[in-house]
Amino acid sequence: MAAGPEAGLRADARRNLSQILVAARRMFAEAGPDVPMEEIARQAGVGVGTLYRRFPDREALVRAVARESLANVADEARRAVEEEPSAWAALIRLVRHSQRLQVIVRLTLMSSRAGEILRDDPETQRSCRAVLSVLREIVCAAQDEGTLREDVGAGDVAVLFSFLLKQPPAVNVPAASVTERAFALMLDGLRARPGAPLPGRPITEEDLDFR
Amino acid sequence: MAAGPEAGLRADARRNLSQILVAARRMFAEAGPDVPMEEIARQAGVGVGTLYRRFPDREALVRAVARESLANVADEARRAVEEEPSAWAALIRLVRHSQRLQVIVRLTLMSSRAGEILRDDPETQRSCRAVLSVLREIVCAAQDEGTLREDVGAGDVAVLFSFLLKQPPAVNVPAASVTERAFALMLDGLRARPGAPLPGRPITEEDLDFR
Amino acid sequence: MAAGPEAGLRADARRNLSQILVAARRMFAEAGPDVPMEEIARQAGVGVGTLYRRFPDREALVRAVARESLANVADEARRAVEEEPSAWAALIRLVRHSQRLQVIVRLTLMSSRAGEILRDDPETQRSCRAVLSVLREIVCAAQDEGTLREDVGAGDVAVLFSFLLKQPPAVNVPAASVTERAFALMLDGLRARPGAPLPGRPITEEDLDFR
Amino acid sequence: MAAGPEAGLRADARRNLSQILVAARRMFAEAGPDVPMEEIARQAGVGVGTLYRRFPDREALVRAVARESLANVADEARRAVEEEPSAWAALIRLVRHSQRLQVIVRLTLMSSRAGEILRDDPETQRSCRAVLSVLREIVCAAQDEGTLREDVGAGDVAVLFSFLLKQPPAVNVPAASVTERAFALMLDGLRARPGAPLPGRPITEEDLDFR
DNA sequence: TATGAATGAGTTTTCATTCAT
DNA sequence: GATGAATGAAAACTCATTCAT
Repeated sequence: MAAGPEAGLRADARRNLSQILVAARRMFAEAGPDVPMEEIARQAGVGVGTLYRRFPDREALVRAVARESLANVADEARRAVEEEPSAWAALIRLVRHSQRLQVIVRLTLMSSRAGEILRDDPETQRSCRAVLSVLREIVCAAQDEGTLREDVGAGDVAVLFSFLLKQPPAVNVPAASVTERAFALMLDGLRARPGAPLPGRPITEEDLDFR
Repeated sequence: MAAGPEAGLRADARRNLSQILVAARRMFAEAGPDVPMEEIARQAGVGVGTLYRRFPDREALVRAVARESLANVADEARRAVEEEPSAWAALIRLVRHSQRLQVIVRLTLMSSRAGEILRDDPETQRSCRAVLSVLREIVCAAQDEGTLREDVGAGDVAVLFSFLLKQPPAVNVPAASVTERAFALMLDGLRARPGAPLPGRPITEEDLDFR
Repeated sequence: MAAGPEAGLRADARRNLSQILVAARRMFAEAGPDVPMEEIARQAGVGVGTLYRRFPDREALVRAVARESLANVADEARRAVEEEPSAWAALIRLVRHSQRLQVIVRLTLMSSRAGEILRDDPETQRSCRAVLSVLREIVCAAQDEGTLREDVGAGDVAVLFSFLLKQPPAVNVPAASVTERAFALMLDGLRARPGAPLPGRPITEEDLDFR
Repeated sequence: MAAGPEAGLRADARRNLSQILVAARRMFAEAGPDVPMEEIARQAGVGVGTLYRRFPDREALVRAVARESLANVADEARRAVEEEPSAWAALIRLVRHSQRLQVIVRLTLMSSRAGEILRDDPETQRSCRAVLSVLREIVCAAQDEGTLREDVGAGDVAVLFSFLLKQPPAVNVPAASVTERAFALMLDGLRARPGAPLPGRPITEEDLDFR
């Protein structure tokens, strides 16, 4: 009975379910994890009742969005490893394409309650670990190929880019450009080059409780 | 003789006022700009009425906290320039000591409404420009002394560190250490060293609408 | 087919809506336009939430009550014209039966804010003009038939009776009798009879901004 | 010890007291009996504390304003009787000059609570009876001189003009003109002239509980 | 005595969640 | 199953009244 939650639903019910998730993802990203449930329902084109039939409360919806996004990210990470010519390239692609990851990062950032919800969800943790595990592969491979500095762990990389994925400040320059330059600066900081080592010890993927 | 808002208040009133600001600063940082006003009042040890007597609504309180914090940061920045032996050291000190800046960064980050409130406040803008102006001095001086890469502007630096000041992810390692390492990585990214230039053009302090 | 606001509501919802309006009309008349919304909801036998679902704020409720009352008065006025044998009789009937008009007169009288709300509502203005238009017909007809003095306009009549509709003083005599006698005195004042003309010029229905 | 309440006060205290009464009278007339106490205090140029020292609560202030106004009206009424050449002229003068009376009429009209306060105040009742007593004199004299119709009592006259003193509707014509014409119409209704008698029996001054 | 600061109860309004249709 | 109506608890804000200075 491992069948996904949408198994055995009528066609319209299944459609509703996915519309709700899409709407929730978008609204969470745009307006934070406190958007009125009615707003999400409206955007999804369903009544609140339907939303609540699928997700008993807001937490369940937050969890579902996070799970779905993380699964998506894990896939993307694996594909990046397979398809990119170098680990460094895979790392760049992973960060650059992780819009789903952004949703989660911002979700947990905009409300500490959302953070707790996800931290307490076993499945989210599992998916998270899966993503981090791929990240570690990439990190190790990049260090082996000599592009990534030796004194960082997967945890360091995750933390650094989690900052990048947060909401950028509002400026008069296209947001894309701002993020792109900050990204490049961070990459330069990660590059293997002579210089002073970082303070403390590398942060591994196991040091990350979550995220 | 701008005579701050607390001028001419009775001793106890002045104390309450400052307690309110302290409590608000803390609660905003901990729980975001939507913490119940009653909660802030309770933490400050006063009744809601007292809170509202001083700050007619939440926006006024948000503004007051931001103004106070920015003024503090501007002072700190100037002191850093004067007292540190190099521009690079001043930059490091500025970022490392800017806990007041964190409050604002997080405030504006956790609710887009808070961002708007501050963006629309002339005094906040002024203070903000003051801080950025000092930052530009530091940036130019650091480039002159050869420590900071040439292809960045004060805006780039501000953006990069504004990311750093956002809430760090919850991990099993002391938060200080996590932030410290991310900070070091960013600094390495900013250091003047041979390598590929950044995409686009430098972001100046004038490109920053605010923050 | 303007399809009133209650169209397409579930049976129970429609009932609630009308109970709310009834309760609001009564409470506004009894206690003025500032009665607690909860009180109105309680009288209507619904929760506050239901009240707010139908009327987003107090103003909306005030408007709704006024609109409904004015529409009712306009109907009554037209019926009076059709059914009464003389214009004079129609005038008497209109004033005597206009309990709905009382609601509005008192509403606007008891709080200047309520007055502004209604003055700013296009639909209220429209209905108001409709009523005044019928009144003008009656006034002209009554002057033609020689019962109403020639030196008054529809505005004068409206003003005079708007005073009458205001809250009468509390006395030891049945309120009906008090009002009845005051009404008779006003009618005698309006009757066509030899005597000195009124000061100034007739007030027309167009002179009345509203009410 | 019948000495008025302001006896034995320091000069400044006495001045404060009268300023408070002036401000209260004006604010009650302008904004109704629910104006914030602080607003009244501000207008009077004193702190709330001072206001509360003189008047333990809002009711006391309402009573004081009413008493003072009624006393003033009683004086004015007596003067009108003495100085005017005819009872009819005295009646006109009384109504036309009774701005103090307006305050009370509107006060009691804008909030049923204010009405109760005054109805329950013995001194207000006494002053009220005094005014009505003079009014009865005027009415009787006017009937004797043949200017006022015979089928009305002092109560009828008081009721009729109490309507007039209420807030007039907002119109595009100068308020003075509106009121003036309505007043003239009422006077014409009261004039001794052949015609049908009023329904019921005359309302005497004793029928008026108050006002 | 005067002042205005502090308090907290009362109101308005919003929204998560439940439930009748 | 879907819908949206109803509910009530929670949060913002106001103001009468009390009290410390």
